[in-house]
Amino acid sequence: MPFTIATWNINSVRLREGLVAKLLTDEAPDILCLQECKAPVDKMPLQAFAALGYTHCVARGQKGYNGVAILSKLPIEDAGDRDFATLGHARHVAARLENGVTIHNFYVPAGGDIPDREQNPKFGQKLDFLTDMQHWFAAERPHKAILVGDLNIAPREDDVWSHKQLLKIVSHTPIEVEQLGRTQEAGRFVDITRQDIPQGLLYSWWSYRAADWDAADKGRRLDHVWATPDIAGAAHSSRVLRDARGWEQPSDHAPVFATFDL
DNA sequence: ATGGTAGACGCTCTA
Repeated sequence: MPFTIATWNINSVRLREGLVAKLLTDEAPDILCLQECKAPVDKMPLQAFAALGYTHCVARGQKGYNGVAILSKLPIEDAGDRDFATLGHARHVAARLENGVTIHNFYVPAGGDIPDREQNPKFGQKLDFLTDMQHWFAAERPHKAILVGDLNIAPREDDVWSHKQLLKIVSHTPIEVEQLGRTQEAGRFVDITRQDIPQGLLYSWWSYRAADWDAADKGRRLDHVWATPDIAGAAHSSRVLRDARGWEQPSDHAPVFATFDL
């Protein structure tokens, strides 16, 4: 049975409850993974989403920052969470579908502004988070798994508006790109978005600080959909819903979609 | 080289 999954950094699920409802109504993915909910689970408006048919949910939250949720029209069971890099942050949660597919929803730390762990501990935490992911996936040997989320790294030259100008900008530095590659390899994950859209500039995030984000189009592909090789061949129809970046009072991220025929 | 915007929380941090 085919299902569509979407991932979206929502930047406050309470403030943007209406935008989530719009996405669920207009696009109707079977599963929506949210990051940066910025609320404890009991403050997330999950009843409103249940009323739209998303009656299944697993989530992890905290006051003010981080927070991840998996909303689903299909039955899911809670498959746990991990505190990567021991930050005590709600940045990961997993769910299992009845067909045995495990979904990992990640919010990787942004890493601050300076790409040097001596000058900027947050950058070190980002690298450590990825190293922990590598160790875990290397031990876990995931199968029938989908990993989505805001990984806060744009790995390819055509994942950013200017490769050259972003080489020293956190999210596109060589050390981060290398770390993300190692993380992908540790779980043998296939980049589903680029499997479907192999060529050309592709972004999922545009800064709030641009005067005209659409005209400037200085984006980055920070949001990803990966899958293990045993199900990667079932994936198709990947897309970024760029329109959502232009909605009223938007998130700075656009949702990324993929469909799996499983 | 700099500063620009946004959200939560509470007078500052994170992105």
